[in-house]
Amino acid sequence: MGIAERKIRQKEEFRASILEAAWLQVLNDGWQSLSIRKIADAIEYSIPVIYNHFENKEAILLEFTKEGFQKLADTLLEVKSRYTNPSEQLEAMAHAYWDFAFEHKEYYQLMFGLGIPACEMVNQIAEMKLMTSVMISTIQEAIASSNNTETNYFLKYHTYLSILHGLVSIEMIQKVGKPDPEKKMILQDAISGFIKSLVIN
Amino acid sequence: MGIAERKIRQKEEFRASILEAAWLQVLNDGWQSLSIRKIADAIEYSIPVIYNHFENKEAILLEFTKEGFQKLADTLLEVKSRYTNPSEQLEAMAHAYWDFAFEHKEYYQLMFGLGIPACEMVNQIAEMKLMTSVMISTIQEAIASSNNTETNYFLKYHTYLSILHGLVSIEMIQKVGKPDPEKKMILQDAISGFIKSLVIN
DNA sequence: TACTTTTGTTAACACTGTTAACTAAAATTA
DNA sequence: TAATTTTAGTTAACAGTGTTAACAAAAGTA
Repeated sequence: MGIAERKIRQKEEFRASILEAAWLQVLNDGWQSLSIRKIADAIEYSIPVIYNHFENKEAILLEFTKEGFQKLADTLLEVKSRYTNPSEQLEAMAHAYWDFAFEHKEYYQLMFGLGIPACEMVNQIAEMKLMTSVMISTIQEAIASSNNTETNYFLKYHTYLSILHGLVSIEMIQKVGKPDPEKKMILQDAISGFIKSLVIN
Repeated sequence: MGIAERKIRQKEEFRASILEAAWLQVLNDGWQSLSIRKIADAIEYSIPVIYNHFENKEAILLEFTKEGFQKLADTLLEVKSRYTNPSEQLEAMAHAYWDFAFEHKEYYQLMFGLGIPACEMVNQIAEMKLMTSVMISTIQEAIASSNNTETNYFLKYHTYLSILHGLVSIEMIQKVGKPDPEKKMILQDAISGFIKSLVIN
């Protein structure tokens, strides 16, 4: 009797159609405005059916998060396979990582918990310029007292801030409680590497 | 007539009390669960009065974002003033930045748009381990074929990912549309610095 | 055909942000 | 002081959100 199989298949198709409708929503309006009701509307079923296939809204988003990590890992593996030298591999993977993030922005934001109300206007915040100027001036001074005074200070500022923010936010995502004190070693490592490349070059 | 002054003062006090109640909520349950209704409840006024002082909920969060950047800038300035050498300053500022992020977690999350539903369970995602293992294995291979084979690969993996994520998310926060192609230079700069410090040491 | 299980629906609960319409108090003017 | 205007604050609603209990209809089984 293939009835059970058909049922499983139909259930799977239903589940897929929910994800498809949800993903269309995410692509159109961002994951922030995804709603169960809109999904139900899109698949032309009532709201509670969605809860037969997903425990809650978060479970649907989690599905995309998994998909995103899968896709990114596949991409990295593919890119890695095009080189034999590990250094070349790391460099190519870095570019692939960057490209993935912007080609699949919605995935990336879900994967790393990005996207907040206040995000869009962070540029306009005057108070941010204070922080920026402190960092930039210090970097300029470091460059001035270095071997290579031609270094692009703005580029280096951006690198400095990115390293810091990357370390912090990766740590915040992974640990819910207090930061691992060992992780300060990573900060030390990354920053001393940055400073070295800044002043010695 | 001091009436007008008193009114302005009272209005200012009211505004401050809203922010105070809001901040208590944020500290207790995170900025995600801040609600106008709960603020109104805390200050023992009806809901619409809040809209006399803030255009909307986002405006309240923006206030904290500004506060956060102000505090961070102050901290960095103070730390910088303790040193004269720019390299030392950059290093001390980096540590201060890290400390600020975790001592004022709620500020930091608001400032950089962090904190998403799926965040807390990103550890459990099996698919993430694929990405991790690709990166780690490549780094191990790079270390193996380097001068310093004693390098801590896990530390370097964490640094690698943090640099990448930092660059991407800073770019995503600042630009709404497509990424600045010039920013790939920053990626190139940061990554080649990382690889250099990995293989040559 | 009668019974059981699955599937899907309606309607509600408990929340959100936001705003229009109204009332009571305070300040201003005649 | 009395009448009027302005301001402050309220109630009640609108339009959403996620989630679930109670019920009806369809499908499968005996």
